[in-house]
Amino acid sequence: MEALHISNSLTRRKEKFQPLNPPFVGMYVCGPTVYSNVHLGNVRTFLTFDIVYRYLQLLNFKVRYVRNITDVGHLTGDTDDGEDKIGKKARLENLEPMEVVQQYTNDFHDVMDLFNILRPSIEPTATGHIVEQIESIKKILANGYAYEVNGSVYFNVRKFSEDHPYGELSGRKIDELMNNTRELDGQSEKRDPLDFALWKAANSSHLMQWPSPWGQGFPGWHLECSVMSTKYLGEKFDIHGGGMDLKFPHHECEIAQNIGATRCDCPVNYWMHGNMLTVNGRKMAKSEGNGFTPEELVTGNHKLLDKGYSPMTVRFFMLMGHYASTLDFSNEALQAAEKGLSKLEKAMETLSKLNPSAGEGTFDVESFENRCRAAMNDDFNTPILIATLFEGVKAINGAAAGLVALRAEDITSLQKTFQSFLREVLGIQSEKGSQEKQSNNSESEALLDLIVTMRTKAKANKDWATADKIRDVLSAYGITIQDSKDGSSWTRN
RNA sequence: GGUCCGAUGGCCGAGUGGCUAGGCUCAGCUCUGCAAAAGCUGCUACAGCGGUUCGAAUCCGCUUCGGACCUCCA
Repeated sequence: MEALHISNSLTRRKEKFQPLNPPFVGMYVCGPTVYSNVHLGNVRTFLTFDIVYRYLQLLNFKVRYVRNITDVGHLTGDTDDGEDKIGKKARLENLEPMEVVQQYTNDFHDVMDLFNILRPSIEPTATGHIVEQIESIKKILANGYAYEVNGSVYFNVRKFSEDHPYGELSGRKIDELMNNTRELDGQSEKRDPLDFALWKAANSSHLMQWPSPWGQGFPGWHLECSVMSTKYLGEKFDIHGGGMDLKFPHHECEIAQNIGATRCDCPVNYWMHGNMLTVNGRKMAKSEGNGFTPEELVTGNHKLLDKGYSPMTVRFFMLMGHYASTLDFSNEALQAAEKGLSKLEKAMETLSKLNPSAGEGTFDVESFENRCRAAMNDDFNTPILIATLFEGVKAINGAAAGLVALRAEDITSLQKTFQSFLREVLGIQSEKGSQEKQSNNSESEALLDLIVTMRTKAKANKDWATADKIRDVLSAYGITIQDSKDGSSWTRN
């Protein structure tokens, strides 16, 4: 595709991307609730929007990327007597709620760094925007779409739906929702089961609470995203993202609140939803007990893991599937990703050492670059991009084997394309570099060079026993010796 | 129960009316002292049954199976 197209959850169509205010793009993504460690499923969603962010930047858009931290403890259930998650954790671990928040925010950041997921432009917190949330509730009340009961304020969904469509994003019909709403205890304050809280009154034992015109309490879960996206991106902005599981009710409520507060007809132009990471066909979730932490993944210390996988292997694995499809986790798939990635990295190295050939080139690098771009333009299709990059790998290896001719400018151009698409867009870093920094120094390098030279001598003397012994011993230390016509070389695994 | 989505070769995964990705695995070959790497070749799939069409994995219908959401969830 010649221009970027995005699958819009709101219209259920693939649409040409047209920012409201080019070259500026506003993107809001629902971030984590920081009351526990993030698992791999969470990582997938943030990775999806990392790719969006990176690619928009490659297209020279000036992106303001806002991703929130939910640090208000929302209730564990939809009942008035439910305990809030952060408060619960704080009580159990005998910590201040904000200590819990800090701890898991730090963890979240560490995990994002581990997977090379870029920081957003603004990372606002719910607790930092209590004032704005209260102001927003006032507006919604003034517009007649909310009501107060005993110090709590609820959004009036039925009233709202009389004036505006409700349920467009998630494809719900308000009457169907009515029929399927389960009877829950403690909802007596709501006039209608579909209504949701904008502000909840808190009793004195509730740890996180703030004063408001309606008394002591805390904001409803959906409100912070409406308020913070409006504050930093405006009443109308380009892209809103999040996990598929947030579509309903969270995003539906967000839309209603935005419209309810600002009377803007359509707050977001493009809604994007990342699909779930599954394990044995089931959604990875804490409640299923099938989630891994990044640490378990890297060390392989989990009953579902055969071995550990590097962060870049995991990143690459996730990008081998399209963000809008479910992706099933398996050891086999991870291993395939590991090998594929290593092939790609090796080709990058080969490329840097390639001797240019004179005369005509036999690989169309311009078309290659265009196909990489076209893949991403088609709704960020990373699997197609990866498949295309492997065509480049084939050309590079072919050139090394003397079957493909690459001129000096072809090599430069290929390097540029790999740099742009593999490193900058897919965000795949070379893991070798970081390892070498830790375990390598000029001394060991000199020693290894010496050993390889000695082995070459042994080979020249047809002393295979010595040559093989050297290779075996080095192999045990994770160093691979490769022989070719031009001589021997060593690499760390 | 309601709403929606999916079912692709040994595995993972794109594609979505004709040209039938890619990675991994497996087998054979080339290269090599042997390996490794790389290259070449082979393995031709679209859940089932009907229908539309000159032509369908791709559109329509039904069936079977799986999943997500409907409650906090990325």
